[in-house]
Amino acid sequence: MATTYTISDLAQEFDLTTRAIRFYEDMGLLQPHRAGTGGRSRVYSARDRTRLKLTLRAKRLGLSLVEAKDIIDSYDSPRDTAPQLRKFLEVLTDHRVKLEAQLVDLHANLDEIRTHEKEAKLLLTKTQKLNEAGAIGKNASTPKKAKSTAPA
Amino acid sequence: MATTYTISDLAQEFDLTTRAIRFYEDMGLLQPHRAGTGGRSRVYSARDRTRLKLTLRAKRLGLSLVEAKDIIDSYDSPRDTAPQLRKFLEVLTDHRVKLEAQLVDLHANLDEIRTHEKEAKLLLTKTQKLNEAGAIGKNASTPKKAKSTAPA
DNA sequence: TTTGACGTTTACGTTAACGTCATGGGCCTG
DNA sequence: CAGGCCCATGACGTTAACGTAAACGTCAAA
Repeated sequence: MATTYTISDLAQEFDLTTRAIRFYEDMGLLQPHRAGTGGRSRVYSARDRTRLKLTLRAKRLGLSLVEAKDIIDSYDSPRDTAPQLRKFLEVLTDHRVKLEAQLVDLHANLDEIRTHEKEAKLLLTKTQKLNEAGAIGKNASTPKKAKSTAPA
Repeated sequence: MATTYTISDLAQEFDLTTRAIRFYEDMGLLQPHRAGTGGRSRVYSARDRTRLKLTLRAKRLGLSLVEAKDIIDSYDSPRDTAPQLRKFLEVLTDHRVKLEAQLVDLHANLDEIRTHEKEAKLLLTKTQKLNEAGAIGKNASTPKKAKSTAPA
């Protein structure tokens, strides 16, 4: 009944090697069951798949596997008592603060790039205009807005 | 006249070791001038400082030093001709796409965390209420909103 | 003049995150 | 039953990004 996955299923879906997936298991990120003769083959549950997905997203955000494991583990750790809840909240808040700082960096970077892009596009259309105009002797006085194709 | 920096100036400002800064130089990220007897000591310009700052931001976003160098180099590369401009634009756009994807990941992650935080906070105040109420026998029927201190 | 405090080069060490064999068993198909 | 194909378990190799240590020059203060 419960949907399961082989190691190559996951490898295909997430574009990983089986080696990487086994490595994540060694790191404690995944805990597949075993099946087959002598319980050799790994069998991954939906929970494993979710944890893998979360791991990869964390990686894309620059986290190490250990950091990823810390957070993901906290997600399905016991939270029955108040101290456990407080600890959980602490982990979450710390991580959120980091992410928010990263968000600032990201926007700064994006702003920078967009500025450069605009400038470069402007320059490019300008030089193209000059070339179209017939090389030498023409000057475009006030090129307020220059958009060649697709007027937005 | 031009403001310059020693290696330990930069190390202090950005909380790095001098070893790391020299390493960045080996990677081609920085190109300090030399001074002192026999031109031994490194002298960093404002441009070096800016490149270092950009490098560190890129690192925080998960880029490798090589990737960082690619982009930062493109920032102050010659952009006089149309092909150069097009190449520049290509690099910028590629990078922007990556950053935008990262932005999506980041928001997904933040949403997730905030959800968990709210839930955990709710649970926490609930258990605290129960404890305050005198342990056993009391049940809180409809705790719509529970905020103990600071009523927003 | 000696003693730090800083700077330099050279070189080997380390950690993370896998890649890359080599080797062997299980299972299905022709 | 031989040949593929998938899976598993070592075990060693690799790359990035520095850390760490040795061994030496230098410049100002004591």
